[in-house]
Amino acid sequence: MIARGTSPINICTLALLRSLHTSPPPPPTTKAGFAVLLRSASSRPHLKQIHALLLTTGLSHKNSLLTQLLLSLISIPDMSYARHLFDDMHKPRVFLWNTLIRAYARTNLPGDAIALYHDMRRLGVRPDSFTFPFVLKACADLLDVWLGMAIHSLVIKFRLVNDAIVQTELMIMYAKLGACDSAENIFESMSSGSKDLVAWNALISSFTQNGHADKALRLFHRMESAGMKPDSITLVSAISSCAYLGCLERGRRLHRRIKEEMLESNVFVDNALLDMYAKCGSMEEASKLFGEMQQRSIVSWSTMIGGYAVNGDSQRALSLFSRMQDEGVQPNHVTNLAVLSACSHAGLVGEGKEYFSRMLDPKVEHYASMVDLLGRSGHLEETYNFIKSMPIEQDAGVWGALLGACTIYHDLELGQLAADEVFRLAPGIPSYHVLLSNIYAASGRWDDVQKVRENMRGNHVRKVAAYSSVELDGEVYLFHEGSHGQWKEIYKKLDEVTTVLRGMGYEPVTGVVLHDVESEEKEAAVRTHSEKLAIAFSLTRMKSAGTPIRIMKNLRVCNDCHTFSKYVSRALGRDIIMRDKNRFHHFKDGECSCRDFW
DNA sequence: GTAGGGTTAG
Repeated sequence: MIARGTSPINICTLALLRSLHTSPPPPPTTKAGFAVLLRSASSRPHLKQIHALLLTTGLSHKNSLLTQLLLSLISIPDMSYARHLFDDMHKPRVFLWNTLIRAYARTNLPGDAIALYHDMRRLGVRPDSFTFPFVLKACADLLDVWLGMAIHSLVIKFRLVNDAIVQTELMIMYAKLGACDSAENIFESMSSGSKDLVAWNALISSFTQNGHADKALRLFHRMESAGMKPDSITLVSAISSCAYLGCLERGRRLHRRIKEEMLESNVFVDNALLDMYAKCGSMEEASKLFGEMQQRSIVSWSTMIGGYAVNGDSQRALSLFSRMQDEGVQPNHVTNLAVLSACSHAGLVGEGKEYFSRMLDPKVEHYASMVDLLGRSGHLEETYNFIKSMPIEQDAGVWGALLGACTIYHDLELGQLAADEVFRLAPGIPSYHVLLSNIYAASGRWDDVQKVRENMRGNHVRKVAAYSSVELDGEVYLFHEGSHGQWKEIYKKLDEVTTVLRGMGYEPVTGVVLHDVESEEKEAAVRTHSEKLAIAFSLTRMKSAGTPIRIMKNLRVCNDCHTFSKYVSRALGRDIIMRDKNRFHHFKDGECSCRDFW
């Protein structure tokens, strides 16, 4: 009698044990008999017994049976036993070497994959076209650019450099190692016969995933001009690029084309579209699509919840989360981050604590999110104690969240402490240096501000240049801080608008700009911040008041630009939707959706 | 008997 709840594997094992020990027929003695047995085996003990049996029958010299056993072990996967078996085999052929290298590369043991490749070479086994895709994947996972280049030279040496799959894998490796130019060069060197859809997709997605969304979209366009029809994977990359750039118009056009031209679509494409709408500040369109979707995954739910959170609609975020649970969908760690983010952006401390306490296995990023939530609410002492009581090791993100809170609440002492920890763990992140500098500046400690700057110079940490962008008629316009002689029209508009706003009570913030983590503390710089230029530009070009002005900013919006935008929305009756590094600001009738809490 | 491309956060 088999107990209720026994898994199929156990049933299998029990059946085998019964056949081995309690009842005839006897164990197989032929190759065919073992093959049958192997096909039904699916657990380590089971396979181990078969191995032992094989050794007693004298059939173990049959490499084909051992190969099948090895393949079964890899599929479990039980790499250490597989390796043990492999080491006992007599002169394994290249197929088996490849299979084992692949298994290591796939089970997140890239170092072992490379080591095995070297073993194979030492024994004089010649690699074939199947070997290198696995080895190259391992190089990419090791993030070892020198090793990658060395393997590339071997690809050339073994005359496999014209193999389309090897070339594709080389592109992916170089892109992952941060050498998108090399990836592009490989693509350009491929023969037109080799440039199939997968090769195009590999380069497009490499650009997308490595922050070159504009190049990805250009390549996508080139691909279509070359007569290739995009499939769902191409579309995911193209839509994600629109999301990254905040190109709502282009994203919408792709969505329309998918419907009208019946392009290949699936839940991945829909999720990418949801994300695109969320990242372009249009939760109305995201919500419409979400309602129409035939199939939803946890990514769909997480994207929507996170989208509402960053767009400042915490109520919808949390009610969607509760609906998700009602439908029996289990949250993952990204969903949980989205939920905490919703609480954080709305200052819902009690709710955040409640959700956090119910999370299974919170990770360091969930702790960082809690630090952000507690810290923003001003309970700095409690926040510090929370960090100290963490059962897992803190990372720079955790201390960085505390540093951010100290900047808001002018806590110099705790801020310095947090900064020390941040710089110990991650010395090279510019925004944290700027935060510390801002704390000092707020206290008038200009000597310390100077020291932070020197420290940055000494460590070759450079501030990220601020910019804003606007999409108009499918074109993206970039604006950088400061003076641009060629933008006369924009400056004229800016002066005109500022005069109107001043008449309504707007006063530029000329002192220390507390939330401004990236700009110089100078009035002139504040006056020509990139977001103001982008707004002025939009006002000159977009005459219809019915369409909101959409601005994307790579860093956080400063206090003065935030106030400025609120005034514009009221004085000129223009809605402004601004995405900054952390969240969205929807300005309407003189108010912001973030309720000045960001 | 083995091979290449995709979504949420960070």
